[in-house]
Amino acid sequence: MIVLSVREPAELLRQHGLSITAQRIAVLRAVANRPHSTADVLTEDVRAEIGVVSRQSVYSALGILADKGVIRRIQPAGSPALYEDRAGDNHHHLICRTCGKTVDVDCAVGQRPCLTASDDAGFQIDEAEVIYWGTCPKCLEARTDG
Amino acid sequence: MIVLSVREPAELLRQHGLSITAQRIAVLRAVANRPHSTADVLTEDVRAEIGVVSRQSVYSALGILADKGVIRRIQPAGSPALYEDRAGDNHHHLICRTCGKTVDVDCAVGQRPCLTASDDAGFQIDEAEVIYWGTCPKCLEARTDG
DNA sequence: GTAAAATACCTGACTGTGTCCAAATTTTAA
DNA sequence: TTAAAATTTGGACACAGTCAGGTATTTTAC
Repeated sequence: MIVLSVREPAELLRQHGLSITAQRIAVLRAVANRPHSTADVLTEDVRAEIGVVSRQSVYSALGILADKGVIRRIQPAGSPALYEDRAGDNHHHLICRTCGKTVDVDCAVGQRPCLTASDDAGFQIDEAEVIYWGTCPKCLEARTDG
Repeated sequence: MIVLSVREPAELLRQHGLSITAQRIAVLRAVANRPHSTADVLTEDVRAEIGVVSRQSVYSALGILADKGVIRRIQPAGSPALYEDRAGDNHHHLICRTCGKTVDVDCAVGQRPCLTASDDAGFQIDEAEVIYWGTCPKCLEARTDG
């Protein structure tokens, strides 16, 4: 099992005013090792690292980390929530309709982009969530083979 | 109860090769009368119109209508699926984080836009789903009042 | 218009994500 | 070290949506 050093997970937690617990550190590591994973998958990874953890602890850690902006949660249609450690840069996602493969895409417009709708209807917009749906190279190939 | 004539719902069904049933017609009318509604809300509306309908029939009708492109389904994070009759023009949405109010936004770029990611990673993109998150005028006002 | 075939509908049980609660444990501050 | 605060735990629960079958309706062919 590969464990990347996530710029000192404990340090990250402290910076955000969160208590440092083995569970949270393991969750941070799991998200960093396998971005775009579901809570269930991450729970397995966490268990592989620290042995035992409750489902609720993982949900709670993911929830509070997402709230604090340490990680990001995305909820694509027809899929449970996915978590990734790349947060705060408002990047977007490309999802394969066939296999669910998810990859990051930088925003086409610039650094903090996409926050302008053609007509904002008086809303104060704070985030533009963009998901590109399509078919990944592998599934395209499989289709032409069939 | 206001019932708009939805360009002859029966005609719409026929055009898409679907059997014409009272349930489907009522579902189409409900979606047209109250866009951005959940399946539950639409089920109530359908019952108000034709008396009795099963949950599954509404789900099934919504599913097949969305598949055929007659209506559109959106699944915002933290909300059950919403349905709208404006389909096929790839418009986007503006959602209030506080009250959930959802409004349509035309795409800033043009007619069939947004299908270009900065790096498509070899994917064949068929849809760009854009959700602008923010606070609606009413909730902004309520906040400054408090 | 009628009968056969195809399609859709209904009842009821079930699954998968995610949340709520009170008790026990761990972390933090003094 | 000790007490207060925060976190974790286990179990039950809620919600949206799906599956399977038998029955009723619609469509098609005559």
